Amino acid sequence: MDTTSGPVESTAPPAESGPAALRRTLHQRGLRMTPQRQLVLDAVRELGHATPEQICTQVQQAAPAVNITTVYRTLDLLERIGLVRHTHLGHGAPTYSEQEHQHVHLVCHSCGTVTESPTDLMDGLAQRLLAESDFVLDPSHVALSGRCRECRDEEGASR
Amino acid sequence: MDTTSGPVESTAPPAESGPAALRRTLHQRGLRMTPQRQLVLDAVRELGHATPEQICTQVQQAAPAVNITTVYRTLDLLERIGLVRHTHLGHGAPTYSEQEHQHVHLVCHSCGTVTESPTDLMDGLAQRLLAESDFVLDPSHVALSGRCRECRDEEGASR
DNA sequence: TTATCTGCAAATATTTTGCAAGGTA
DNA sequence: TACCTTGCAAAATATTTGCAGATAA
Repeated sequence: MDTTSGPVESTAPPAESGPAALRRTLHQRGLRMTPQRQLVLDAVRELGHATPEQICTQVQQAAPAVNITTVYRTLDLLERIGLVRHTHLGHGAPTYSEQEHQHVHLVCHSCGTVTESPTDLMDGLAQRLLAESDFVLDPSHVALSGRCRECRDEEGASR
Repeated sequence: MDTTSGPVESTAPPAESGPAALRRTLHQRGLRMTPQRQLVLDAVRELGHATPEQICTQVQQAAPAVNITTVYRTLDLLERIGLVRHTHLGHGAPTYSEQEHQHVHLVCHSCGTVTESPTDLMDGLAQRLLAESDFVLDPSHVALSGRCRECRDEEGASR
């Protein structure tokens, strides 16, 4: 990790989005604006939730020469400066999305479908955790796992 | 996956544990008892939560020739027959534990510490998910992510 | 005896690192 | 110009697969 080390503080991103905003956010920290960084950020926004691999594919449609290494490094950097975040949906690679894209993920471990729910679903739990365990919950970082209705119905029928 | 495919039903394991119980459970499904399978199951029980790598290391203390491949295949099989389960604690490899070992995992994404809490912590959430989304929550399959008190205090002090 | 299992090697997949060339400010 | 970034190749990690020989039943 060479380009990403050093005192890069993680503060709140600017309210606007777009090329100028990204440039400013980068410059504030002594980082440079590059086409690759804009493309990766655009891809994250367009794809919603995507693995580094998927993001790379998307970016390469506009700029085929961009290397997956750059995608990894850029996602890392964008996360550190607070523009994107990653979520573990269970198996497989983490997925990246916009920082603002906050909600609870429900993953069916039968069919793999990912559903999104508002984060206030976790409010009660978050309060309990804070009170009982002094633990500040990040409700959107990991997915909740279980079984969706479709899979439950199927299983119920076949048993 | 050759030894593990086929119609292996996932029913409840027997109440007792031990070599005889494992043998019986395997034979019920036309599978064979082997020293490796017992060793892997023992390691899972001894280690509590462990990655395939850690389990392999543990097994190899008793039987150095056991290959990591066998550990992966065996964990897969033991999971399919309901004796072990795996949990995603966030980054890194999944960890395996006994099926009975059910609780909610709280992972601090600053320091990585894993805390365990009783699953009834999630009861309210589980009910809401069932009512609102027809989603049957598996409270122990994925960890909850957040920040533990120690890390919050440190961060608060440095800011 | 026979089908299941295992160990080994190799293939995949994912992510990281070193480094020289290229690009931004 | 200075040094941040990128692309490429290679390394490091994690997991899976093919297959021949070993083994349980």
